[in-house]
Amino acid sequence: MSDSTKAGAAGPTATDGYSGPAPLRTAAGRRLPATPDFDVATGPAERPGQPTMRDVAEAAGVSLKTVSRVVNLEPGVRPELQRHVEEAIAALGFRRNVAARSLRTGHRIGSIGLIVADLMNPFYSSVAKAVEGVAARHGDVIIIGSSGEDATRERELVTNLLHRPVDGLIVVPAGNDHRYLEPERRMGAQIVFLDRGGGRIDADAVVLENSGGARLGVAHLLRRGHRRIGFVGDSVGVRTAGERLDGYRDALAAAGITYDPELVRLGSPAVDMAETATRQLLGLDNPATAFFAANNRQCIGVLRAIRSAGRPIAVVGFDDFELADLLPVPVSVIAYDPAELGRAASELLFSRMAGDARPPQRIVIPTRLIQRGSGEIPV
Amino acid sequence: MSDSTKAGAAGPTATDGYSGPAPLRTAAGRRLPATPDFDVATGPAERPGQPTMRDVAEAAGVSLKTVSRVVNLEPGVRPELQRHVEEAIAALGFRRNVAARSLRTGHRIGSIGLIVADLMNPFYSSVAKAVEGVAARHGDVIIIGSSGEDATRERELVTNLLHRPVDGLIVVPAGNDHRYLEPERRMGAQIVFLDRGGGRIDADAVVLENSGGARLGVAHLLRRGHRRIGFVGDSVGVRTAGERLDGYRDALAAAGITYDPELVRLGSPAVDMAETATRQLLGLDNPATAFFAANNRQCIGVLRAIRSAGRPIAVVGFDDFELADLLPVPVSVIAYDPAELGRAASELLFSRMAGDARPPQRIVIPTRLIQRGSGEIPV
DNA sequence: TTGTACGCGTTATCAG
DNA sequence: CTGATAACGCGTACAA
Repeated sequence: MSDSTKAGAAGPTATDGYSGPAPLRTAAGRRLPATPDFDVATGPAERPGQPTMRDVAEAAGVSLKTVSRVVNLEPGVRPELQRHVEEAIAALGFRRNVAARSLRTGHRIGSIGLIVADLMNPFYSSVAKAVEGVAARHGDVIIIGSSGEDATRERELVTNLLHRPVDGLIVVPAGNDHRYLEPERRMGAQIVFLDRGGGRIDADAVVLENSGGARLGVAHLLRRGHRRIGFVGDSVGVRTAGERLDGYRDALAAAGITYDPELVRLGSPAVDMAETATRQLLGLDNPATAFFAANNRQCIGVLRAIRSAGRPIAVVGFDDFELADLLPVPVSVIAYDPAELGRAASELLFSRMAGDARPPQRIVIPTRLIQRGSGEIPV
Repeated sequence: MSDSTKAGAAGPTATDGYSGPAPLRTAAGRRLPATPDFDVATGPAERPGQPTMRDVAEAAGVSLKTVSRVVNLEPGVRPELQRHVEEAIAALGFRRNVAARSLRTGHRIGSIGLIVADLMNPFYSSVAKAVEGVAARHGDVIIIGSSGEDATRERELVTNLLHRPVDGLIVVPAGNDHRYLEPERRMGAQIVFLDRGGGRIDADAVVLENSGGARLGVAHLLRRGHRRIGFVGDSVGVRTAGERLDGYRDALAAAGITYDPELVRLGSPAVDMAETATRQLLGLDNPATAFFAANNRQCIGVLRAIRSAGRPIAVVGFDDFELADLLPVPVSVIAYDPAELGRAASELLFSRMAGDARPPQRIVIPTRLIQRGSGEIPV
């Protein structure tokens, strides 16, 4: 195996800024000798190159423009020439280079970007699938990136994608300040936020009915007599967690119960962290008798923790999940259609890209309570 | 809302062939009147346009090439000019257009394609996350498409992506004949198959130890005394299902048990279909006492079906899943690391793109049995 | 009906 | 050190 195999594996991740030189081929100093970077045996994937329209023109014995006409189904080509061109196209396996095309026309390049927090979270994969479906109906493809809830990475990805370019962007915001997008938007970038609104920016957003949903779930537990309800939530700073916590507080207030911060554990984005947080709440002097989990990750964590509690614990989770009804105690949840989030966002985006210039929209996807058993356990 | 909003929503999905004119803007006949397609109020996202290097040059009072030098960190620019250029870049919010760049250099464009069967299946989202991780380490992004196990759609996507262009492609093949890729590969396209090898083509592939894994799982059931083991599998034609069925037959043969086709239900790609199939096997005169589910979809279906069986049924599934250990009877599975599949495939792809010209590789990811209880239920 | 010349935003060559 | 100028693959005026 040639050592050239590892070329390019080194450089740091693409930076922000205006993007330095791509660290694509070899280490920096290597360009000095005029000899090629790769030995002959394993050349740098030396593309015999896609055939170009010029190649086709040559093969068909016509001018470049004639090929262009055939490719673009423009009228006014003698049938005979048309045949020649089509044969040459087939023989050479020619296909138009989309990037070059859109460079010239200024038209859309046919791809939209989607930035989520974590591709593996079923919530985001549902969203991604829906977005991809809408894009496919428009003949577009999607470029996906994961921010991992890191604001810096989000910004890196956003600028990276915008300048490939993509025609539009759907972003699950990780940061809380998106003023950096203002110039991009002025320059025509189309951006729709998903799941959470953008921070300090007036832009399109498709979100869930977070506080209302949480209020519903917590009220359900309250009706069963629970007075010590634990709240296990995402990272502090993830706004959906904050809104769901608001719903929790609202429900408590409506029931005349004093909010006890001791029962609230934000900062548990991962399953194992939520599990730990839950154990702590179960170990309090005056322990929780019920839990509200702020999303599907935390819900799994809560379920893992209460398994060994030795007593039945009521649970309501935000986000439905596939096996919720097959668990020993079927899990009650605040449900909604994640695909609807993705569809709404991408349809709004395509509308924008087609020229829709209405003021920024805020679309709210409704949530509802599904009772399955776990939330019905009384104190 | 302007009617122009729906423009472009009509045309058929991108075709195969050499791609006709993009059905991007309006319905076919509409170009006749020389008037613009959009009313003024909601023009077609008229990009004030990203600033170009030319704009920067003008603003900084230097030549285009000097800007290029600064952007690409080439040496030999007077510090003062460098400052001017950098200020202009910042002021205008300039970023290099990646597509135009790669057009000129012929270098990589920095994106790889990933085609899976269904983004929402946790198996594929794990793979996607791993691929994205490797790509990000190389500064690349991924373009994702779902074939829905449809060979035609797969081919559409493959050609669409290859000619955007992307630098390389990871494909979970839906079809069984990939000779159409030969010309693309001769022209330099780098393609790695994932989960299943390509059909009638000698190309890189990263796959699972399918038959071996299935044999392990079925042998485990046999050791518990089961003689009537149902097999619930994916669509006929999905090769992994076939290989896993081979493992099932091997295990039976090794135990001296005659293969009974009545117990085998392929053609159940979706959860509900697998559930139905399972019910049928439970309703036989001589019913199944245990099940082997060929992947995570079928496993969920089997679990739903046996819930109401009224008697304990042994189950082993191919693919681990998140809640397998929390179910009433924890589910035994044939497990492996889906991320490892994605990592191996993308690393091989990047190696190829860097010039690795070894003969086609076939990488096999090992599988192992995890005993949790469901497979341990005796007859 | 067909072809020429130019431009899209970038990089490379080669003078100055 | 700096800057014209050509070129990448394609589409569009504007001839011919």
